[in-house]
Amino acid sequence: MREVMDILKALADENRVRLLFALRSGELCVCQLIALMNLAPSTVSKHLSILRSARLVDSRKDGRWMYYSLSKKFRSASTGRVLDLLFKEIENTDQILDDKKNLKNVCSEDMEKLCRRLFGKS
Amino acid sequence: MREVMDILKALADENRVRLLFALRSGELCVCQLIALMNLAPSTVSKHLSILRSARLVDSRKDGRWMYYSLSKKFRSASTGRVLDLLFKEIENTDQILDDKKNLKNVCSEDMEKLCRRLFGKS
DNA sequence: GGTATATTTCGACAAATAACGAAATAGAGG
DNA sequence: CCTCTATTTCGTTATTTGTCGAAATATACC
Repeated sequence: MREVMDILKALADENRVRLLFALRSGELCVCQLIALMNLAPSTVSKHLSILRSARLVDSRKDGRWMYYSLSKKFRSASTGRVLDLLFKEIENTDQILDDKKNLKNVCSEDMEKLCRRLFGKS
Repeated sequence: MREVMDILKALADENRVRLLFALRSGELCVCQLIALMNLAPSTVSKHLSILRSARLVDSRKDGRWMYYSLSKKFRSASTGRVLDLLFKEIENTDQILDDKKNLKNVCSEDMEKLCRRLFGKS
């Protein structure tokens, strides 16, 4: 029950649902997710931590880059199906459509340049 | 998205998940749910209100008795399927097994007597 | 009408959670 | 080693949410 509740609680925040949906299209770097969400880096990091604890996402590090993706192996068989149903429900909502557009731009930008824009000192 | 988030938030509390699972076996009166949950009547009422707002439960009044049941018509097609998957995941967990036992006792008790026991002045 | 009763709403409080900036950590490059 | 940089953790604050008891509401009965 604890594990199921961890998942349900992880899904109870709109920003985290948006993160999951963004990862549906494939692995993304934290900086890309930060750019998409327009939240403080620490906030995005915290949200991703909750998703990781609930085993909804996996992460890998490549140098200074931290990549996140939807889990390949969910904690329970039903989780993938619940996520599919959820994504189906929200894929044509305004917020998600907006995210899709922004994500396309974010992904077309060079990551070094993106980070300079996000974290640069100027 | 608002509606989907209402549902996800409604599911993010363990007591509310337990209430939904209890209603799976059929319509129940608030007093029976109060007896099951061992929470203040006002708390159970508040939880049920959230579930009703999310269109996860329906209610009907019969005199002084207020009955709740799982919705016949969810807001979206996926909701029923998500609930089924959820129930499947938790049906053999300790808390739910305990609830099932307690619910059997609660339902076998005369409701007038139950209320006297719960709300009686003595 | 008055009294009793099942339930909901209200108000208050405690606990949990989302958000931020600062500090810490980890990795890269010279 | 030092400096730079991507990310996470920490500490703080604001907001939201769960819980309770009291008050209000709705229904039944005399």
